[in-house]
Amino acid sequence: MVRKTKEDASITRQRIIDAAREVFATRGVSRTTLENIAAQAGVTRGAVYWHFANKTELFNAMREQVFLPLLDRMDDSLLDNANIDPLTAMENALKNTIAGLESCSITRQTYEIMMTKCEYVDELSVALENILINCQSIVEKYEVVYTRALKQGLLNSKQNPAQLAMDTHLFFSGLLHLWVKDFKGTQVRANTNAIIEAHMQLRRDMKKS
Amino acid sequence: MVRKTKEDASITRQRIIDAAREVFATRGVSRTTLENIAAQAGVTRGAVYWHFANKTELFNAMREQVFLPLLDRMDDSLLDNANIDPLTAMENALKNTIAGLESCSITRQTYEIMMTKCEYVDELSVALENILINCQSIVEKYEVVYTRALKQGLLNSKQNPAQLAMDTHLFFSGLLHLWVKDFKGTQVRANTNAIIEAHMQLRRDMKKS
DNA sequence: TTACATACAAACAAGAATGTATGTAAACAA
DNA sequence: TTGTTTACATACATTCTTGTTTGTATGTAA
Repeated sequence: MVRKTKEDASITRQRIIDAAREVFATRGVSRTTLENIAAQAGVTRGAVYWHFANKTELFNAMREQVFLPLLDRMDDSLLDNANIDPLTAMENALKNTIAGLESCSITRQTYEIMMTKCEYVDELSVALENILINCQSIVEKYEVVYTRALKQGLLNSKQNPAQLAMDTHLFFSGLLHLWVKDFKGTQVRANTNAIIEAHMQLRRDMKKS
Repeated sequence: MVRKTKEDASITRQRIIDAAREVFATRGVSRTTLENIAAQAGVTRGAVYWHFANKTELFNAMREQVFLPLLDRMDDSLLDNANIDPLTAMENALKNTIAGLESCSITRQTYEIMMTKCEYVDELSVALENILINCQSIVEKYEVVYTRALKQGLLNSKQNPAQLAMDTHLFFSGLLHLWVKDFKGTQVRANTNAIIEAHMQLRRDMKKS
């Protein structure tokens, strides 16, 4: 009955994380009991307590599994393609992020939990601080892209890259929120790409292209 | 000891709502017990249960007290001043909303609770649906303003008002979120007005003014 | 003045969730 | 092969919270 290989144990651990994400997404973090998670994972609370000290550590493990690799991919699609023009690269990066939400239920659920299914108090407020730090680095990356675009004469306005970067960040942050929250609605999900294109088009120099 | 005037009772009721907001903001909705709220209000749980059926009803009462009048004020500052140019009116409306957050702790706390201190599941998911409905009507109002601006030849780009409205809505939604979450940080709170001005400046026709 | 409703306080009962302690079978090392 | 550790399951004690019930003093209407 009892599995003991290290491999088996890590499988169990992952199943607990997956189960936590599922239950968090449906019942919210606070109302989720470790018994709920254990049942969803097909184990008992003993197994959960063996792998994680408490619900908070399990929550953090779940979160990091999605958000740590997310930043790296952002880097790739934003900065690493020097052959394409910067504004199009950014446009694609934004679109790809949304596409990732559509295609991957794990990412989708995690976003949903972080945005509408958890309360950032006490221990969980650390997660919010991390998010803010990530935001800052994202804005900096946007700024790099806009600086490139400026040097290439692709920008429409006289605004500096920092302002454009902040505006894009707030726009996309709002878009992510509305995308996640309006899961049933037709407000954004149907035409996310058009919204992103419109946002970028505001920045492009009309005289070119 | 026991107060009984209707006036006294309504005062008690309001004090319970105020207490709930305070405790919700510090402990989060889920971790807040009715005992916490009662203690903060200087009453016992008996009083809370007399005025509200449960925590959910109290939460909704707290929320509606701030958000119902908020929409009306948005109407006023956005649409009711036909003597000023539409884009400036919108810029002022956005700035005023932020100023309202800065000056009124009740509004600030309520936003904080709705954004980071509650979980939208079961009964509370109704609140999220309400928010989305409000969003839709806000976008429509933005569109009206941009349509006016277009007719007056104030707009820079060839984009239609609907696209501009959605872009502004997402921008401002992101701004509100970051403003609320980054309470300690210098990311946005210090220069919110400049961010708003930059956003609006992107839309203005450069050839004029 | 009486009678009833109001506006709470205080006590009670019950379940639910947590953390811990203990049990245990299999893996693994010696 | 045996001892030890791993990877859990099970049982237990405790605390917290909720909803309800009961008690009661005061306002209010007739």
